[in-house]
Amino acid sequence: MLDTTFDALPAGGARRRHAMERSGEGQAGAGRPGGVGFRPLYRQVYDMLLKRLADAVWQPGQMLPSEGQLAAELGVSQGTVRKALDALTADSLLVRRQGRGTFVADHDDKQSVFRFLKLRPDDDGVGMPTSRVTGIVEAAASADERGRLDLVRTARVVRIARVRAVDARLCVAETISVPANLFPGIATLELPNTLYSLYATRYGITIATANERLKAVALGAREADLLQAPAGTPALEIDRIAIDLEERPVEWRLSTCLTQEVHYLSVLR
Amino acid sequence: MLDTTFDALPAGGARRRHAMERSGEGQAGAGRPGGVGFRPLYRQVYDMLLKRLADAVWQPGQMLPSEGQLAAELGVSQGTVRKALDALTADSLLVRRQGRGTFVADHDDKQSVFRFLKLRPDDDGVGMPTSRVTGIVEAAASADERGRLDLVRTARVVRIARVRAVDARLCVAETISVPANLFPGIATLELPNTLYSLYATRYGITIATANERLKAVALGAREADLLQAPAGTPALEIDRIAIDLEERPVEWRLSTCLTQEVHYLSVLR
DNA sequence: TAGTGGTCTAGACCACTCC
DNA sequence: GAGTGGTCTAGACCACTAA
Repeated sequence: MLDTTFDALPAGGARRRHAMERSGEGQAGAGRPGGVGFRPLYRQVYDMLLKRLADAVWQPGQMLPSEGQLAAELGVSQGTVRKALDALTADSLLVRRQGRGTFVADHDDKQSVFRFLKLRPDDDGVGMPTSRVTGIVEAAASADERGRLDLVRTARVVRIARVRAVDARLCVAETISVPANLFPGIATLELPNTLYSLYATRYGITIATANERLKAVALGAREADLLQAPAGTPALEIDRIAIDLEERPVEWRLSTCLTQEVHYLSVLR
Repeated sequence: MLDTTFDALPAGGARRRHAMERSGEGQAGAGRPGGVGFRPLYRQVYDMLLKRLADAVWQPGQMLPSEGQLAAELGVSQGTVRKALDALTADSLLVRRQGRGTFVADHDDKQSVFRFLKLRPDDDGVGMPTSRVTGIVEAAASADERGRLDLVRTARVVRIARVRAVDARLCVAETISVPANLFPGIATLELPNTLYSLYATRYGITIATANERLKAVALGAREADLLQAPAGTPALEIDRIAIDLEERPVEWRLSTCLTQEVHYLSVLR
C-alpha cells in the first residue's frame, strides 16, 4: 500500500535507462508535486516491482498478479501499473502475453538465448550454441578482475574456461570470471549451456544488461590450440561486463572468436 | 481527418519494430473491431506521421504541431496521438522536450552522431570523428552492390572512399556505395563529416536503422597504405547496410578498422 | 502567463487465451 | 464465459520553457 506522501517508497533504489529520469537523487520522494526531485508515481511502482524481481519474489517464468490486483495492492490506478509493467517489459525483465498474463522473463526460451549472443552463422542458419567446459578454478582475484568486477583486494573469483560452437562450428574460446561469494559452489556444478539462467534460478542474480568491447587481435597460442586454428589468425576479441538488476558488475567474460564462418551482428537504431 | 471506417488510412504502409505488430497484412483496416487484421488506431496514426516524415513534410529539427493540434486534425484523442508520438520517439525519429515541443530528430546534434558510430577511444575520451575523402566515382553497380542494395542490373552507384579518425587517431578506411538515382549530384558535393544529415536535408532520405556484421580480418595492402600500418595486422571489418524510413536499403558501407587504440562498443539489453 | 509535454485517473470496450 | 492484457477516451492537474 502506498503512503500518500510516498515516504515509504524507495528513493535511491536501483534504476535503469529511462528517458524520464529526473535529477534530484538524494531528496527522496520530496513532499510531492512541486518538489524539484520529482519522481513520477509509475517510476516508483517500477522500482518497487524491480526490487521484487531482484529479491526473487517471483521466479523466472512465473506469472505476476494481474494489473488490477497490483493496482489495488499498491493503491494506484491500473494505468499507472500498466506504465510500470510496460517499462519493465521494454527492459526485457517481463514478458506480457495478451489474454494470458505477465510473466518474469526467462533466459531459457528460444529468443532470449540470442539476447546476449550476437554471433551468427554467415549463412543465416539458426545456430544454437553449444559449450564445452575446459576448466574451472577458484582463486584470488587478479588486479584486472578486481578492477572489472569492482572487488576488494581479498576477494576471490571462480574462473570458468570453455569453448563454444555456433551452429556446430567451433569458434569461441572464453574465460569467465565471477565473484566467488555471489556464486557459492558454482565450481562444483554441471554447467548448462546458458549460464545466465543458472545465475537466475540458482543464485537469484538476473543479468539485466551487458557492455561489450570488441577488438581485432591475433589468435594466441592457447586459443589457437583450443580452436584448432593457426596462431596469429585474426580473431574477434569480445570483452564483456555483465550487470545485474542491482547494477552490480557480476561477470567478466573475455571471448576470442574466429570469424571465418560466423559474424557478430549489431543492429543500430 | 480520419474516416470512421479508417478506410482512408494506409494499410500496408511502412512499419517498424513494434511489439504490437499484428498479423493480417493484406486486409486493410478490416471492418474494425472483431476483424482478424486488427490494426490499432495509434498504429495508424504512427504510420501517417511516419509517412509525413518520409515525405519530408517537416524538416529535421523543425517543431511538429502540438499533441492537441494533431489530435484535432486527425480526429482522435490526445492520448492516442501521444502513444504514436512516443513510439516515433522510441524509434529515434522524433525528440520530445517537455515545455518546448516535439521536434524532428536531427543527425547532427552531439548525441545523435554516436547513434551509428560505435567506435570509441579506449581511454574513454569523447572522440568526435573526422573524415577525409580519398575518392568518389560513379559507376555501374557491381554484383555485390546490386545484391546488397537490392538494385536492378542496369543500376548505377556512387562510391565514396574515405578514411576516418576517432579522437584524432586515424583508424578507419571505408568504402561507401549508394544508389546513384537516389542521390543525384552527390559526387560533386563537398561531403560533410556526418553523411546521414546530408542524406536527410538534401535528399530527404532518413536513415532509420542499420545492420552491421563484424568480422576480424587481416589488413589488406590498400588499407594498410591508407592507415599507415603493416599489412596483415588484425583489423575489424564492419559491413553495414543502412535502411531508410521506407525500409529500403540505401547505403552499403564496408569499413576496415584498426583497434589498437579504439574499440567497438556494443550494449546488450 | 501561455503553451507545451508529462502524469494520473476512471471507465468503457476490444482482442486473446483457456476452461 | 471468465480472466487477462490492449486500446481509446475525456478530463484534471503538474512540470517545464520561454516570453
